[in-house]
Amino acid sequence: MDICGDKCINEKKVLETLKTIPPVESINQMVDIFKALSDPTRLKIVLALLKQEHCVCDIAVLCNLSDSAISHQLRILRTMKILKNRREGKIIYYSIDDDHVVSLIKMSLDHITHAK
Amino acid sequence: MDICGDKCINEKKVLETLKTIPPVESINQMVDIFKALSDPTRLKIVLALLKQEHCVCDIAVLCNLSDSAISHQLRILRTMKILKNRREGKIIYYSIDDDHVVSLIKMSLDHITHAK
DNA sequence: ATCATATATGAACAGTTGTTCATATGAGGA
DNA sequence: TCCTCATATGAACAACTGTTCATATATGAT
Repeated sequence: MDICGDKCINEKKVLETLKTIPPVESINQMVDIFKALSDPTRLKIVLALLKQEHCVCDIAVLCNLSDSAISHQLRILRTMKILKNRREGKIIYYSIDDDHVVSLIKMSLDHITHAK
Repeated sequence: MDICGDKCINEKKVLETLKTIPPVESINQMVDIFKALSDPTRLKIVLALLKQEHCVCDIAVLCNLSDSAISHQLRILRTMKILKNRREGKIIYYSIDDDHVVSLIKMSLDHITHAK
């Protein structure tokens, strides 16, 4: 039957589903992407850079946060290769370096605006 | 010029970008979705339910975690309306209730498998 | 060189998160 | 009714996260 068996597991169903679940490494990679976007500051940074590149201090103004706080978050996003940067004198410009993340963000924006 | 001005901000660029950034509430909604998917246990649960509905104890087996831990995570996903449940006697079956989240997950899976 | 400015970094701290453990609820069977 | 099983819940705790503050680095200007 479909009811959890002996030890409260339906072995057949569990094994069936188990086959379809991606390997741990894949799950962790997905988690890392979602985690990067699951902080309002980081998401706002990426949303801002969707429009155009910006220097650190401009991003700080856009996010209403200290340069330092922004710098920490930029490092996270850069380490994940979601952002890249270029130097122009003293100033460092950040921009988006990952199209996949852009599509994820656009899709999630679509979803919340065209509520189901 | 394009270099950060007086107080290290390029006002024109900042205002330009500011116009394109979604309102705080939208950003928070997006963050909530991404946050829901940014834990390996929760993501694995949703990935499993992509295949078929499962009872709590089966999900616990699939995730190698205690019934209690799973129950806590299921509550989070149910509260967010990502999952729904139905009772059949003593057993409660969980399944997916949010197509948007499904598309986000599928898209992120695509991205990590077809690496850029 | 010296100084000011833009960005980066490390330590510290508060707030949050996920799991465990103990216990509660709620349904079916004896 | 009493017991068992499936699930839910609250408290506690360790681990993690994001910001601040102080300080460091690096570039350009004087």
